[in-house]
Amino acid sequence: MRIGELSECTGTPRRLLRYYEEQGLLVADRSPNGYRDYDERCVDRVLQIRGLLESGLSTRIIKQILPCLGGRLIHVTGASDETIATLERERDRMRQRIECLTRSQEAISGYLDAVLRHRRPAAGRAAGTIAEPSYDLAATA
Amino acid sequence: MRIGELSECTGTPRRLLRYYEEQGLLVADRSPNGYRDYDERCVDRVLQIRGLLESGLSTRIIKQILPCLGGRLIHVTGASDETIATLERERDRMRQRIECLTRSQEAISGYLDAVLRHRRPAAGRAAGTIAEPSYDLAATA
DNA sequence: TCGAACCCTCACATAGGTGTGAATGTCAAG
DNA sequence: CTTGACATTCACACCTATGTGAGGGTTCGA
Repeated sequence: MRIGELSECTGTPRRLLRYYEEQGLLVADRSPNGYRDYDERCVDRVLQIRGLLESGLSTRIIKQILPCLGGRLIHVTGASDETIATLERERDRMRQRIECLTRSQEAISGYLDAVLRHRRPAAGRAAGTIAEPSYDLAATA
Repeated sequence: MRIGELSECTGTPRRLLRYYEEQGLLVADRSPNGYRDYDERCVDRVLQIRGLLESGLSTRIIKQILPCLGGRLIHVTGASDETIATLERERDRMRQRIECLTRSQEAISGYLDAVLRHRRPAAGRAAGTIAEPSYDLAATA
């Protein structure tokens, strides 16, 4: 699989695939002519990378996370204390992100529900501004 | 509450508080001397903002999301079709992020568990590299 | 054999969030 | 009155992820 195909089937610009490689997130062998040759599993890996980047992780962190979880085998031995600490820290940060996103997502959903209920007043309700329950993002962090 | 206090109790550089204000994410009245005067609820709001930024949302999007969910009251009427579409789109993206983070977080947790189990071989297991179950990040997107 | 479509590397440009500092104003305490 | 802590605005600089294009090779079908 060459870069064009991978690009197309992951919706990722070639430029970025090369960039991810440069950052050590993605590995490709090379055909005799120098073209990158990607393995099937790269598709998922690229999607994973993009998802994590979207979610606010840096390439540096992603690089540290991916190799530990990359293949079918886990290299239990190859994990220094420091790596483990990083993973734990990052796992916790991910939890926080998940919480924050979940709360916000629920708040948005609640708001959208309210708006739609108001527009098609199937289950009637007063118009204009409604109070209570408060779709408040406040207590989130 | 002035900027210094808010900065300290949210762990956010003053610079950023001003930046958030400039981006329309945060509002402060001004004391007669021109100093910003923050309301208690700003603390939560700032934490919310930071959480969302951490999670990959841009200030532009956050600005669009916050006002709809900001106060105790919902302005059901003040939502254009376009705003609603944006909110729906953003809610979906948040869901995706949550899924991606959740999977990765679980994978990391699984990996860490395996490592710790290996280090303190309480429930014995062979050393070195273990196979199966695969703590594989692949199928994530 | 030519052109189109693909690949390569290199390199400069952009945008958003953040760091940092200059030049200045305000206020409380010595 | 001065000093020090805190505030203000303005502006340049940085990093990272990404866009974009130049200059040039490879492959393949017309």
